[in-house]
Amino acid sequence: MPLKKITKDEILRISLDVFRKNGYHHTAMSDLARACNLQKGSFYHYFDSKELLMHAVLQNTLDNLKTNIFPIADSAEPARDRMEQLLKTFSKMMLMNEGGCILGNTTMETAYSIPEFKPTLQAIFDGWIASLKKIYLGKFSEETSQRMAEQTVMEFEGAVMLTKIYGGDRFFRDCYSRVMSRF
Amino acid sequence: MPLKKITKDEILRISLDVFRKNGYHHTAMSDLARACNLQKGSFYHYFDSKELLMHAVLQNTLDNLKTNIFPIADSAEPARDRMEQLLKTFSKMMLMNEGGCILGNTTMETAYSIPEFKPTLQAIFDGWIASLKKIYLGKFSEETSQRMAEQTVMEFEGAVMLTKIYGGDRFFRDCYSRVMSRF
DNA sequence: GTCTATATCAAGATAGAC
DNA sequence: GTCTATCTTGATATAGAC
Repeated sequence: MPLKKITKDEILRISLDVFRKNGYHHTAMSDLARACNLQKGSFYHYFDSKELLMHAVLQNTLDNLKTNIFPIADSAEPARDRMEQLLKTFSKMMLMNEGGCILGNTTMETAYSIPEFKPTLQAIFDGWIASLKKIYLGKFSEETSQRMAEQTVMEFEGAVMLTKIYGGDRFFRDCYSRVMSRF
Repeated sequence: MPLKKITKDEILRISLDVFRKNGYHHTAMSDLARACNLQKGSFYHYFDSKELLMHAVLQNTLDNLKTNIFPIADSAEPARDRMEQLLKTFSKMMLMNEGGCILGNTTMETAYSIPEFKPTLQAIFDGWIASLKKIYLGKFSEETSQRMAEQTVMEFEGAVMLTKIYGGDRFFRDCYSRVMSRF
């Protein structure tokens, strides 16, 4: 009876965890293979290079957000409820994980020196900001909503950073409270 | 006539630039040596390892902040003037540079996976937050000042991140305006 | 599809001449 | 203090057996 074959999707999910904790350059293909219970040589059967794998991880993250998180902004519920749901699901999926945030970490580590990941990273920021803006637009002007959406993104990614240094979850709670106090 | 000998301080200044642009792991000792117009072997005359060099870079950054930036919060000027001066000098020295912010970049890249730099990184965050808090305390309560100081740090580091993706300087200007509007 | 073995190269670091 | 040369390790990636 053969062991269950690993799938590309499982590899993407596991690799996301490893990249988020260790960063892109500090993660070796052997680290990723070990996390998947594969030999290094076997791992290349699924992804031809580390760069292509990371690109797939980021693209997969964007797809998941487009499917499961961003549409929350378009639901028929009141703005306050949509914002609460968006912040909570986004935080759980993207921000409040061991090692921080794949989006923030990868942006800080590679955006300047390695341009390859930038389009996908930007697409994630675009979608996040656009979703927040849609909800703010229920109560605020076009201009104000855009600024508030950007401010919310900046604050939450800053919270990821401070949490890496100080631990706990109070930075996230404070960001959440400040946003919700607007509704 | 021999060429001017390079000093440890010059190496620290140049290495800061290289680390900020390329990150810690993606920077090779040969990159640092080349930036200093030295051969790789010569470079080890000054610093015995990459980790010790990075530690010295961060410690040097902390020393510069303690000497030149943080004391702005203690001056006799009105709170609004102190805040303006602190934000402007801090932004110029730390945030608005090619490659972003050595503090934010290094925190995101290494805080989880490499604990060695954390104490110095935390000391920088501590000093930055404490300085902002001192100024807020002129107008706000203890509790509120602490939260506002943390929020300001989060927003500005978030601005560094968004600037890496979108370019320009409007994220910094928006953060600046939001803080100054409190005075 | 997974394994072992290996090729290739780059990076951290050292040795010793000048 | 700077250089060239070299050691050693670890990382990306490939080859070929099973």
